[in-house]
Amino acid sequence: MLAAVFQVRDGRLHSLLWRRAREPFGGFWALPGGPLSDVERLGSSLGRHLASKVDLTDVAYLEQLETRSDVERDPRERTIATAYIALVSTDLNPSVPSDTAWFAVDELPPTAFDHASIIRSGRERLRAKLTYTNVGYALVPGVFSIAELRTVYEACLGHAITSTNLQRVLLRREIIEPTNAVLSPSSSGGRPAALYRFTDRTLLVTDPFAMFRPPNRTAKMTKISP
Amino acid sequence: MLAAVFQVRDGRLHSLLWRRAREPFGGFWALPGGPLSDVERLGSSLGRHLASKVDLTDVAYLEQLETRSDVERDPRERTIATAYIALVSTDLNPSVPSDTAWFAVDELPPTAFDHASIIRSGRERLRAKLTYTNVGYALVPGVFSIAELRTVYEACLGHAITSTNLQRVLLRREIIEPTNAVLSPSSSGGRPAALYRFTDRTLLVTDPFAMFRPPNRTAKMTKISP
DNA sequence: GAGGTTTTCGCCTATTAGGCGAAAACCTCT
DNA sequence: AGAGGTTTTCGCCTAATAGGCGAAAACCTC
Repeated sequence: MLAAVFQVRDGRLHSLLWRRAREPFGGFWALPGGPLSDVERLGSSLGRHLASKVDLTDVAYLEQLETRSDVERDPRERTIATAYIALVSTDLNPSVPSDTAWFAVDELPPTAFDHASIIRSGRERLRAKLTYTNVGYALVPGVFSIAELRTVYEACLGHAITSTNLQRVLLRREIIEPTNAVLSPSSSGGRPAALYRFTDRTLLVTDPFAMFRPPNRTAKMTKISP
Repeated sequence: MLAAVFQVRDGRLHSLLWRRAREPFGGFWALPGGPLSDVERLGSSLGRHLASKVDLTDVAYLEQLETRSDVERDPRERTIATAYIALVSTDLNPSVPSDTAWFAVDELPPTAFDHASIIRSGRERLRAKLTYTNVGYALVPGVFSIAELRTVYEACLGHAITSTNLQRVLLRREIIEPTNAVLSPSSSGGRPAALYRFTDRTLLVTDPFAMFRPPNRTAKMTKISP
């Protein structure tokens, strides 16, 4: 039971890690998580371990990533770990235990087991889902400017995008919608930014390709079954 | 350790099931699989169980799907099952044990545990991957006509598609390429079909959306890290 | 009010998907 | 051999979506 907890901080994608006290990998940094008890279901076990590192109400999205047999541990003992992805909005700053800290995903410290690899895998999943779903809602506050949204998308995707195009595409897909509020123009000078919100804060996917769609249908979002 | 083994037979998507002898769910149909032994890795355990139902050399593609805590079993005992997807080409007819049979995925018999739900989930995954990867290679023989490919895609996607469009899109993406052979025109009368092959028989993904791509890049297939 | 900054909008182009009908290349039957 | 039927393939057009770029809008400070 492991979770890669992602949050965009200062324009870069970060992941939450805690420093292991005990062997194996004492002193290395590991993903939040822990063993599954004998009578527990997957979800409740993850929640229990996650809650010991970060406030669960700060986690806006949770998704199962993959299950691995841990290879670097004691070879006599087989260990299975199921990894999840958890997303935290930029406007939160959860208080975390003293042995726990945020690290930028492209400057990870030495990690225990294959946890660095799990983070890479989770990041790829996040990157893909940002482009064909509305998961973005879990990474930004309820209302936000296009500029804010852009830095979040850029941090996750790892390359520059234009706010013009981001706004157009997301509006056309009806993933975001304008509010009539604007950002109080107190800050840095410049035209006050309009504020937007996500149309729906549950996971929706756009049909990934128009290709092979049944005839007479135009691309729309569809609800995903959990 | 479970596997949803998919094959297109007679133009319909089928899944391999075996009839459970013992309780719980005695007499119900279940996915191939079995318990993980104490010292085993995930992959080898799956291979071992799968081999007892179908020749492993017939499985052209294998991918992890999801892990669930089995809810319908004895509640005192926690059971974790990791499900995989396995794909078999249409030109094969593996011999299977007498307690094992193929069922069309939309006419499943009463299944043990949540196995019907796993098949649905696997089918969704297959459907999605057909549209943005080249997994199709695992479902058809080495060379094939566009008409053959079309029936396979239609069976998996669950709706009609035109061979014209299928051919164009797959050629443009360089997922398939023409061979200079044509189908021996022995069969039903009509122009002999040209034979095609998949350009690459390892998993490649097309960038799911042009959207948010870094500038100056045109959509290309990229290798997926396993 | 001038000059600077940031956001927003409009117009154009590029790329990819989809429809449809004509032509090509085979068959069988007379 | 030719007529008629069948299936595949190709060309041409339209539709939908993504991307670039510059002008205009709406604020700031000086």
